[in-house]
Amino acid sequence: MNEIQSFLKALASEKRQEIMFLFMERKELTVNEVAQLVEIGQSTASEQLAILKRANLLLSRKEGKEVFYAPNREQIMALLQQLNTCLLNCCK
Amino acid sequence: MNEIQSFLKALASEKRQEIMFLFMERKELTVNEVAQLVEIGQSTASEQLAILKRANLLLSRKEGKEVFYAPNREQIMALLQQLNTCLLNCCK
DNA sequence: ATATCATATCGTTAATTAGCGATACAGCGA
DNA sequence: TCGCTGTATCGCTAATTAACGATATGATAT
Repeated sequence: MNEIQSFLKALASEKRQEIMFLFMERKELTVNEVAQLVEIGQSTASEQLAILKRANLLLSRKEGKEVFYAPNREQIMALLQQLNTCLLNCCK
Repeated sequence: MNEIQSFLKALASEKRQEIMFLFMERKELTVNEVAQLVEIGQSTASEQLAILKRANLLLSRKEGKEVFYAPNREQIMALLQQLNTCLLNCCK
């Protein structure tokens, strides 16, 4: 699966969109924090965050026993750029 | 479901992406043409085109017994703009 | 070493979706 | 009118996905 496609698939889920929007308020979040904030189980949060990470929308760093997730700003901008190019191409 | 979300969901499918890319070559396509070009059944093509249309990615016009689909350029640009705004917001 | 806490992984279930063939509907020409 | 053609809709099946609880892993503190 190509970059753009996993980007789009990752963003196609309402829960994952909610998760992304959490980062408008907070720079970094742990798995448990995400789970509480969007009201899903811990394992589900872990899985959804993994999907967003695989799609290059999030980065993670481990600190002690916690894992902090944060938006991957550069990749997101790059992917948006790619998407723009793709779509504008098939529209002109 | 909001605009952005149906836009993203519509684009999350590989087949529907393929369909969108057909319009890089041809301005307009009928249901049967799409079905043949991306190698799916007629009913499937009709359904997938309906999804893209509902998400405002395509427009359609009826001419005789045929329906011609074409990209909805303005809406696509507007949606891209919205997506940019959303994502860049949660990244800065 | 053991307990504890945060996260990841596994197995399962329920819900959603893609795709198909069959059928219904609509527009046209004979 | 009756077929014929293109499209849309329906009913179904197979595949994918989200979500959960239970369990495994990994890090820290006692």
